[in-house]
Amino acid sequence: MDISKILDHIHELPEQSKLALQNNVIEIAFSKGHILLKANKVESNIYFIKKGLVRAFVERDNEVTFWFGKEGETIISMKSYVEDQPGYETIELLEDCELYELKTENLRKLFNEDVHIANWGRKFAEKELIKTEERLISKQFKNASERYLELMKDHPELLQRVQLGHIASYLGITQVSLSRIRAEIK
Amino acid sequence: MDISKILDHIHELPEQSKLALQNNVIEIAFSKGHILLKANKVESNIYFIKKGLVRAFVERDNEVTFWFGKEGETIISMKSYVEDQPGYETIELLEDCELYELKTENLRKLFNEDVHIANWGRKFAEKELIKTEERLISKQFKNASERYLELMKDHPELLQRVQLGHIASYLGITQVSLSRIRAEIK
DNA sequence: GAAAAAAATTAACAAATGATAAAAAATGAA
DNA sequence: TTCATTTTTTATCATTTGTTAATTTTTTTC
Repeated sequence: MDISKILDHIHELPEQSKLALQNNVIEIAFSKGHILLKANKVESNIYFIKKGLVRAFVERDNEVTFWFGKEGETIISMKSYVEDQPGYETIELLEDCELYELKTENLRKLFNEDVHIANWGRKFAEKELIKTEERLISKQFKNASERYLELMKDHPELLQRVQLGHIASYLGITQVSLSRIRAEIK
Repeated sequence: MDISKILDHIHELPEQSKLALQNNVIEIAFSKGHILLKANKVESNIYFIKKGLVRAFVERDNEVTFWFGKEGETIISMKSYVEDQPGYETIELLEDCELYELKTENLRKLFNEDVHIANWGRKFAEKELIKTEERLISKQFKNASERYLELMKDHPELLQRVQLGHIASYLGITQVSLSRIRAEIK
């Protein structure tokens, strides 16, 4: 998905504002397994995924995957982006990826100069917020197998592209539990 | 907490922009038990809490409380605010409340006219997003008693002001489980 | 302050999920 | 293709959380 389409998909932008954003973006590619972004560091870029698949995870005793990003989505360390503080997430590429890179510093400048871009940034955060809130509520309402069925319904392609251990952790259960659930459904 | 302080607390605003917002706000009061906002309706206002305490819950077989709002916080049906669609949450007043009311429509106009207000709205969404993301991760990492201890540490006053059934549901467990956890801790 | 109502706790048992280990299946490298 | 490695499944047992019902405590109302 090319940058123009990605930007518009987040929220419609006047041509001039879109160009201002595009002028600050460079293309960049990494291969599967690359760690794009390390936990506990302030990250100074954000990325848009042109092609490929990544995951965000937090590490303690075990790794907990809490987000998958695919074509058209935005890779961002929220803590860095919002509060200029080290983030908790590590981003790992699950496939070879082509990305667009944008310096947070430049984006901030544009936020202050251009009301359309400021509102575009607002819309981005708002939409992410709704997605996160819905996941939180789903977690509170549904048991593991309901959450699995929901994921299968909403993002069936993830199951083809991501190994089950990461899916299990995303659902908040162990891989063994997920295997059990899959066996029961068949 | 008065409106000027609430607005600044979300994100600093130039005096003129702050006044523009304040001019669109009216004061309003309701008593404990009042339902401020009904699920499955498009809500056309947002509210800032001057004084009091509210909860947001979703209803299926049971009620699931997923948010508490107190002095200085913002009451908002995200689905209405962001997508103009009926929200999933009902807002109930847990104490007598004094609120500031702001029409979403007027706020949208200000977003388009004033870059400072647009960025203020962006910051609001971004900060809410971080809070929600942290809760989601906490839910994925921690068991019920760890989440209870975390809540006691971060928001001890809630335990004084909110009945335990609502706390339990916020933590994603039954009231009976919460009682058991409290008994174990002592 | 007594009675009624609501909220919180406790107990006993059921169900869901976790932990560990072993086996089977799938994937990748030589 | 074959061997080694990684991923997934299965089985067993432990732990956590849920369900229901009874009891105690707290709050509200008259």
